[in-house]
Amino acid sequence: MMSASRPLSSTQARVLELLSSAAKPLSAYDLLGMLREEGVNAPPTVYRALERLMRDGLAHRIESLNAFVACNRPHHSELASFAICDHCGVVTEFTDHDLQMRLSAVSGRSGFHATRMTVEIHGHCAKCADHAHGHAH
Amino acid sequence: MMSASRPLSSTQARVLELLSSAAKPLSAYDLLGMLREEGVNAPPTVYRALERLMRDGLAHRIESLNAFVACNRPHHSELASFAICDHCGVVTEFTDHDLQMRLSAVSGRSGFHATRMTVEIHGHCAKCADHAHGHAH
DNA sequence: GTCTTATGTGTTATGATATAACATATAACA
DNA sequence: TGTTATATGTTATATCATAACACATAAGAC
Repeated sequence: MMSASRPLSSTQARVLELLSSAAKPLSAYDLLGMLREEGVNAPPTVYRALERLMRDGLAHRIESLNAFVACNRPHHSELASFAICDHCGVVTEFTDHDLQMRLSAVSGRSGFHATRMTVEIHGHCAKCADHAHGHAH
Repeated sequence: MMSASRPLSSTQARVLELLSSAAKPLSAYDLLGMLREEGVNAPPTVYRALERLMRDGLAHRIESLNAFVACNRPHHSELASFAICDHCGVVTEFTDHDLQMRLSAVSGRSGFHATRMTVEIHGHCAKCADHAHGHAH
């Protein structure tokens, strides 16, 4: 059922490490900046590593930020959804089965066949909501 | 309740027309290309018009495509969700109240306060699903 | 009327994100 | 050993988006 796949290359593993240890999503160019000391000099290398990680369900792209995060439930294939704090930048991944069902059902009504879903919620996390009443920072 | 706002400028109206009559989402540069004949020469003008239209709920940005569509329910403020056919490119906007409730509830559990939600479903529309069994085109 | 404010546009330049195309290298395996 | 799949290097370029500043105009305050 689960297709075998090669182990990660060192670049791929490095990118995953960087994403995992970051407090916030990183852009491909953030990653490139961090990898230059290690001999990676060009965007394609980074994008290819990200592609691999995403294919394996080890990382996600946040579409509304053009940035990437490590998956917090590696190898689970549920719909990943994201709560993005526009104040502190922290992104929280969550999964909700009912939500996924409802999304499939609603879109499928018209005969649409879903292959990929993006759910991104912007706002303020609990911590930031306290001191962010209306003003944007 | 509904804040008054100026009428659209001619550029803004033109951008909205172009989006409305397009079969698919248009990028800012697609729009710019169409507007060059009409004297619009630079990206900022287009982005500004789009910004205004989005602020007024007359257009939406599709994050996963970096492109824009006219809103099909202007001035309604519900969560807009999108089904995007990766075969023919057609984007269908839909609204589902329960979905919105569930999203708010799930993200709000942890004290998160949502201000904006992005829901984009990629796949194949009914028409394309017929002749797209596995192959991507 | 004219001052002020908010809004929109023009213009130039640049920043930020992403991929095309082709060459080279290496591991797995028939 | 040849073949295939995968990863990387390298150069160049495509695509998407905004900064900064100047100028124009409409609406309301006075």
